[in-house]
Formats: sequence, structure tokens, C-alpha cells
Amino acid sequence: MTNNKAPVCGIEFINEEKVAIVKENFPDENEIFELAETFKMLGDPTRLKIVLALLISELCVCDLSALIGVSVSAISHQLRYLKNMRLVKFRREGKVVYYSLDDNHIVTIISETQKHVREN
Amino acid sequence: MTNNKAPVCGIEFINEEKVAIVKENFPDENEIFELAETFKMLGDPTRLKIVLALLISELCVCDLSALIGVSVSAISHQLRYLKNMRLVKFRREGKVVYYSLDDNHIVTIISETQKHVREN
DNA sequence: TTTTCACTTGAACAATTGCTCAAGTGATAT
DNA sequence: ATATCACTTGAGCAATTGTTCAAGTGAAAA
Repeated sequence: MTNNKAPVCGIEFINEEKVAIVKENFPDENEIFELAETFKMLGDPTRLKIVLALLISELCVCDLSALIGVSVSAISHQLRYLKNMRLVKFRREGKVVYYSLDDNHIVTIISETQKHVREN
Repeated sequence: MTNNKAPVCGIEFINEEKVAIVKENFPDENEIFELAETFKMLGDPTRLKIVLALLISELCVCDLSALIGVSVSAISHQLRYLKNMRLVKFRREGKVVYYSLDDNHIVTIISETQKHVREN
């Protein structure tokens, strides 16, 4: 089954069997999409800083703005994103809204990735 | 030191001390940037599929194109990106270029993130 | 009730991203 | 030499992203 012509695109499959084996062991499309979504969520410096901060302590929007150095509005937009992704939760105390992490796995994901960047 | 006026932006710091403590325990700007870069790299479905595939087997550009269902050119562009990020390496065998993973940590990062998406 | 404060929200905008297309490279086959 | 094949590359383009700005909301103080 090696070196057959693909009828549609005209590309020769160098190794159809290998491709088939990989396909069998592949996560389903939906899981891949969710994996990518999770990585994308952490792939923006502002959002990552928010998560890193909340990893240490519960904080209000104003604190996060001062700490990270971007506008309250920008922080709020990103917090909504993270809230929709169910990574953070919040509680209201008078006028102040406190955000905290609503996830157990993120610590491990981040520390594993820290190992990665430190050893490269 | 709580509830002081910030002279510049007019925002009240709800908790300056807490912000200071977080700041002390924060990774430096450069590490945060590299962390975000790593997550961003895995945050695109096409690139993630390439990595997931190479996690199983060494493959050529043509195989990856057939497996993932995007053009050879698109795959090649993403492989260059991943090569620059030193996540993949390649070897030439005649006309065919085989790509494989050049990283040990990525397996752990991905499987930890799989736990995350499966339990949410 | 009115004002103030902490935050949210939607629109708008520039910057970035991932793709396609067409041309180009390097290695083998003819 | 010439052609073919596997892949690379740069330009161009539509879609997405992260931010700002201005207006709006909800809670508490005046």
C-alpha cells in the first residue's frame, strides 16, 4: 500500500499505512479542538499573567490592572473570556469584584511548561 | 497601606500589600513571555495536530498534509514555525523530508492538558 | 435621591494570524 | 540536460485578536 497515487489531489502518499496507524491513535476532533482552546487561552501574555497572579492570590480587577499594567477595561474583557472558559470564578464584596481560579489542573500544566522553557 | 489613591491613574488600590506580595512571587517578564509563546504554539488546531501526529510517528510533509487535511504549503509554513520554536527537527531522505519531535516535555504538557479538558 | 466608585460592555480599530497562490529550490529519475 | 517530485518561500488576503474609548450597570456612600 506504499507509494499509491491519491486520486483527488495528485499527491503521492509516501506511507499510507503509517498515516492510517496515526489516524487510529489520534484523539477525536472535538478533544483536539478543546486542547487547542485551552492552550490558546494561556497563549496571551495578559491572560497568562492574570492566571499566574490568581495562582498566588485572589485579586480584584483593580489590583490585577495595577499589577499587570493594562487598563481595567482590558483586564475585565480578559476576565470575561477566562470566566466563559470556566477557568476563573468571582465573588462580589460591595463594589469590589474578587476573582480567583476555578480549576485544579492549570497549576500542573503551567509548571510542566515552565520546566519546558527553562530547559530550552 | 490599604485604600490609597494611585497618583497617576486615579484608581484606588484596594490592596497594595497583596499586589506587592504577588509581584514578589511573580516569574520574570521574559519567562512569562516564553511560557505564553509555548502555549500559543500549541493553541492552533493545525499545529497541535502536527505535534500530536509526530508524538506517534515520524512523518513527511505529504503524510501530514493527507492526515490533517490541509495543503502541503500550509503544513510547511507551520512546520517552519515549529522548527524555529525548536519543537521539531527534520531529516532529508532523497526528495522526502521527514519531521519528528525534538522535545521531551511536550508529551507531559499535552497529557496534563488532556486531563484538564476531560474533567471539565 | 444623587453621586461616586468598581466594574462591565459593545463598537471600533490596528495588529496579528493562518491560509492560498504562484514561483522557486534541491534531489532523483529519465 | 530535462523533467518530475517533495517541499519551501514570499506576497497577499480575509478572519481573528487584543486593546481603547465611551457609555452603561450595580452597590454603597453622601
